[in-house]
Amino acid sequence: MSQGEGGLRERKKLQTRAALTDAALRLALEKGPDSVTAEEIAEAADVSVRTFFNYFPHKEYAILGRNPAHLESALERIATAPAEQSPLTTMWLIVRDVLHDLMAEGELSRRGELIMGSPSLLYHLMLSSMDDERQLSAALTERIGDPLRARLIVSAAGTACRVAVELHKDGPDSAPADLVDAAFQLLAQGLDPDYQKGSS
Amino acid sequence: MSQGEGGLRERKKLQTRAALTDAALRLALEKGPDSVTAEEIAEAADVSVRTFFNYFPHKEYAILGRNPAHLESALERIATAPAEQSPLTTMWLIVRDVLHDLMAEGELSRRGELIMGSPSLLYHLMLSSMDDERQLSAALTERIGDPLRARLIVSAAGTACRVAVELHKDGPDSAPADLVDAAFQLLAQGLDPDYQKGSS
DNA sequence: GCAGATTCTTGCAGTCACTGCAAACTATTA
DNA sequence: TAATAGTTTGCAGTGACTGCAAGAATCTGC
Repeated sequence: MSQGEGGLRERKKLQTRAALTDAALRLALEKGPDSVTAEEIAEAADVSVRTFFNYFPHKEYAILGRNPAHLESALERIATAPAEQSPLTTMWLIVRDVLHDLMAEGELSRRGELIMGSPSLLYHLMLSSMDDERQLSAALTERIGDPLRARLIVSAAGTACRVAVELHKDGPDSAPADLVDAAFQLLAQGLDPDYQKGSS
Repeated sequence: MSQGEGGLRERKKLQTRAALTDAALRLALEKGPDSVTAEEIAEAADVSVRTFFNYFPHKEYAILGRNPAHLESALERIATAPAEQSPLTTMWLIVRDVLHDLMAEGELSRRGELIMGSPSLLYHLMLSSMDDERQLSAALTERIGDPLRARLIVSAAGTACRVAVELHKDGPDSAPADLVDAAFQLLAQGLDPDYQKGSS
């Protein structure tokens, strides 16, 4: 019979993955994300470079250390949201919780700054976000029917987060969470009440 | 006295750049964007590989062959838009014209499909778009004052385009231009009239 | 039209990311 | 414990990209 989750093999894999993401984040913070080499990360985690690339398709994925649980729980929540809850509200609740988790781990500041400061990290984050978006959009379309609106809501939610973090970085007057709130408000109520009134 | 724009040197540089982007696009279409090598592109344009990398920071930039004029004209238009024109309308007019130009060049289909089909191209495009976004947001903030709203409008406009193209790719029932129109409508009027009414 | 300053191109050597393959190793299962 | 299936590793190779210094072109003032 298969041991599935509990087996030694499974545990070792998790350990190795954790060791790699930890080492990757630590080294990236120490030396700057673009000057860490895959070799250093592998060495710090005490595995071969080849093994490192068995775990991650790109060096950047290790530094991003994305938590696959986030996407899964988001999909779950979209599917099981109460009928009376409007779709953007669902997205907002999801975003709020993810944000909350990240803050709790103290990661938003450290990792967030790291990511925003490095084009290659940003690029890979967006790469994986766009993949997520596709899945989230599909789930939301399932609920509300309108594919365009579903896709826009999901993408706009992502945009709201990004804009909030960028804005917070530019002038840290307000907390990211407040900025995200405000952004969602704007998206919900409309970005422009006078749209096309002024077009020739 | 400097010859500036008209000199032979300047003309040759433009020629070389054009030869490189042309070769890059042609080869990418022929063999798929991920299997073209920098060496092939350089050879087709009859320059050394080293020279290729003097012109473009990444292989992908040559394939994208972005037109810097588009950004400049957009910035210009934001700055000089009539006072009675609402900001999202301005963005919509800009997007519509860029789209129109691309269609006219017959590039939207060829290059657009190429880009959408290749993760690495897509992300290089987004990376450069994010740079544009920053500049466009700054210009729009200048006009309307509210940085959050300006940033959201610019980012959302970009999102609208991307979503429209993706959706068009999924099921080409409707023209990209119509999808963009619909997306802007939704963004203008609000993605979700019932926002937060259903939150516990 | 020419010498000298400026700018481009090029080859070369080197670093690093990433891949496929096959051998060695280790957990799992019967 | 023996067979099996999954994991790790070294190795060799491809390709992106960079810095450097030499050579070739263009441009400038005269």
